[in-house]
This record gives sequence, C-alpha cells and structure tokens, in this order.
Amino acid sequence: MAPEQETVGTDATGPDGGAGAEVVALDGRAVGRRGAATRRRILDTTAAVLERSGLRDLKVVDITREVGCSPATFYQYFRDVPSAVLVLAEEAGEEALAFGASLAEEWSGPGGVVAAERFVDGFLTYWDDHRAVLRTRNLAAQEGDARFRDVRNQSLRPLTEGFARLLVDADGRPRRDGVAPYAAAAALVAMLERMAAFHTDLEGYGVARDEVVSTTARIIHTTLAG
Amino acid sequence: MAPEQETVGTDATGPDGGAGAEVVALDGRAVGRRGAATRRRILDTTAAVLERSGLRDLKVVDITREVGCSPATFYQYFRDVPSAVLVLAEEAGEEALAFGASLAEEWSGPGGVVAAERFVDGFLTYWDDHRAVLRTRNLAAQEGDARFRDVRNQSLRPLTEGFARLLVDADGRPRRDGVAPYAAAAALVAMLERMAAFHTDLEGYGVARDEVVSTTARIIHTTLAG
DNA sequence: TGTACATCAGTGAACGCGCGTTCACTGATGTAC
DNA sequence: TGTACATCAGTGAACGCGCGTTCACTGATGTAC
Repeated sequence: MAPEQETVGTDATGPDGGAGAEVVALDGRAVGRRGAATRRRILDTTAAVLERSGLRDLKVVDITREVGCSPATFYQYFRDVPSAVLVLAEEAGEEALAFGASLAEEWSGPGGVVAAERFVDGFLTYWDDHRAVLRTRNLAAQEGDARFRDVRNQSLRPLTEGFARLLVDADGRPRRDGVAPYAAAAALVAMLERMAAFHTDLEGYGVARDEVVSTTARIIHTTLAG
Repeated sequence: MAPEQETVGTDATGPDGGAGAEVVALDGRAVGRRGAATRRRILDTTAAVLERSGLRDLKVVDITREVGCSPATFYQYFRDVPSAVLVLAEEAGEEALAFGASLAEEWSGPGGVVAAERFVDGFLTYWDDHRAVLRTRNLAAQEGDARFRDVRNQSLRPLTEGFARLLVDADGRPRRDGVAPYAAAAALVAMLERMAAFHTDLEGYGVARDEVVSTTARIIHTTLAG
C-alpha cells in the first residue's frame, strides 16, 4: 500500500548526517534537527515504558502521554509500537556484537575459567543495561515475530559461531564425541541468555551474582574443554 | 467484587466426581455431565487455537467460533482467556512432575550418559506433545504473570531440585568449586527447556533431533559429573 | 539587520473498528410421583 | 409408563469501552535577498 518509505536511519553518521541527509518521516516530510530530537525522545520514552509493561500492553497513547506530545506525532516517525521497539532492539543488538571477539581467545588453557568469567560478567552487565528491550525482543522472537527473531539472531550470531568454532578441532571435526558443535553452541547461548535475563530473580532466592557468574562460566568452560 | 467462586476442578476425581459434586459454573449454576463436556471442548479448542496464535491474540470469539458456541458460553466456565490457558498449563504441568523421579538414579557412573540421553529424549517428547501450551505458559511467566510463573515453577521444581541434589555431596557441600548447586540447576533446566522448545527449529538448520538429544545430555552429564 | 516565504514540526478532535461482556431469554435434560 | 416441574445449558443481540489512526489545521524554524 504505502510506498514503504525509508525511515530515519539508526544514526550511524550522527545527528547532522551527510550532505544530502535524505532522512524522511513516514508522511514524506524531511526530518531536521528538531524532528530527530523528538524521534529520539520517543524512542527513549518507549524504552522506559517498556520497563513496566510488555509489548502488547504498550499503547501509543502511553508513550506520547509520557513524552508530552500528541499521538499524531508518534505516527510521524514510526508505523506502530513494535517498529519503534525494533529500532531499540537493533541499537542494543549492535552493542552485543563485540562479545564475539572475546571468543577468539583460547579458553582451554588454565586461564580459561577466568576468561570465561570475564565474558559472562560482561554479558550480564550488558543485559542489566538493556533488560527491558532485550527481554521484549526475545519474547517477540519466541512468539514468532520474524523481525525480532532476525535482530536477535544477528546480534547473537558471533556468539553462537564463536562457541561452535571452539567445539571443532583444526581439521573441522567435532572435538567431543556426541557433542554437535552447533547444537551445543545454541544450548550454551540459550543458557547464557537465560541466566542473564534471570539472575536478578535468582538473587531473590539467595544466589549471589558472583555465584551466577562463576557457575555459568564453569558450565560453559567445561562444555568447551570437555 | 465477584465472590471468587470455586470453578470446576482439574478433574482429579474423574468426570463423575464425588457424591456431592460441588462443581459450580462461574455464574453459580451447578455443572452436570453436559456442561463438563462443553467445558472440556472449550479447553481442547483453546489448546488447538493456541498452536497458531499467542496468548494476547487469542480472542474469546476465536475459540467459541471454533467450538461452535456463543461467546456467552465461554463465560459460563472461565473468567477470561488466560484463565482457561492456565488450566491447560496446570494439566500439562502435572505430567512433568514424573521427570523428577528420573533424577533419583545415579548419573555419575558409566551408564550415566545413557540415562541422561533417555531423560532428555523424554523431555523433548513431552514438549512435542504440549508445545503450544508450554510455550505460552513460559512466555506469560516471563512477561511477569505470577499465576503462570507459579505453575511453571511448581512443575519444574522436581527437576531443579533433582539437579541441585546431584551437585551436592553427602555432607551437603557443593561437589564442584565455583559451581553453586542451585544456580547450576537453574542453568541446566533453562538450557533443557530451551532446547526442548527450540529443537524443531534447529532441525531446520540441519541439526538432527538425535544430535540435540545427545549434545544436551552430554552437557548436563558433564556439568553434573564435573 | 529585517522581512517574506518555504518548509519542518506538532496537534486537537474525532471517527470507527473490534472485541469483551452481559442479560433476558429459549431449549435440553433429568427426576419425582 | 407418563406427566409436570426443577434445574442445567446455551444463546442472540446489543451495549460500550478503549484504542489506533487520520486529517486539516496552527505554530516554529530556517533561509534567501
């Protein structure tokens, strides 16, 4: 129907953009400094409101009331609520790409456990910083929303592939009998994410954050080392 | 507001119930054979519709259209859609309690891996039989719905506690340094559930079900054995 | 520096859809005698 | 075996809420000269 207009980019080039600055609102108007700031405010508020409600409960009205603007303004910049959340998920996802690099180090040696702990700790911190958005992204992905699933997969791919690589030896064969590299990598990522999402609740059951980190790190390390 | 009437039980005593059979519909009417059958049909249809939609998309109208009755009939037996799904989740949850027993066996010996594989395989089959309801239960739980969280926890408790027990030695001390029994048990359950929920998708990436089973079993076994 | 015009930005108010929910009613089933 | 009554069961049709979404408009900002 609508000509699927390119919306404002994920500000990779900064607020003033390039020379042409072809950023365009959904109704076809060009977006200037003021508009970009409003858009950003809507995004940040969306993230904030998300802390206390699920994606399905999240109404345009709730967001715009909190921003202090009219619902009509929201529709200048986003097609609907999930689209706005998707942008937040993309932003958070890009931050996670860095974790893949940690897996380039060798983890089998004696320092392996320490490296694993540093890694897990970093991942938990990352989740603490983006809890609402990441939780929402994963829920939407699990509910079958392809856009969120793709964003999640893309963000976690370096992790999954990094783990899988560590489970394969030089000639490309699985290092452990009965342990399929890709399946094991998926299992480890699943566990890691879940612990990151859940560790604050575990603390309610008397498990300290340090214990979560060291335990998770050791399960990963043992699985990789065999 | 409403006198929080006790609804029809989870048929622990069978369809004809006890002598008094105090089962009562939400509007206070007694429920007979015919009513119980209708209620059951609504539940089964709810489970079926759940295969292709999330909890939030699931409308009373959708269910009753498929059952072939009026929306009003639904409200005779259930307060709302989540309440009906909760009953399904309770039913599925009871079936899972049996898995706790498998963990009474000793898993550290040479037959441990085989025992672990049998266990994982059973768990995956259980999920295959109840995928829609279990997925919905877990999503609702993660979204913060306390009723679903409780049902999930109760159903998985034997598993969590079974794992935790295997990670503690005779004097009650953790068997592995740095591995907190409860945290590790939570991690293993998380991984197991996720693999159960996800294994059909993994098969789309070329990982066979057998590989998922053996891989998951080995990660669990290695974690427990140290 | 000032003025006019173009364009960006934001909004009030309303329309209308879709669904949850209810009520007063009809129909089905069971049982007392 | 038959009849009358009590109670269980199911429903059509409607009301109304709440939200998504839009449109024609006013206001703000930037810039050409």
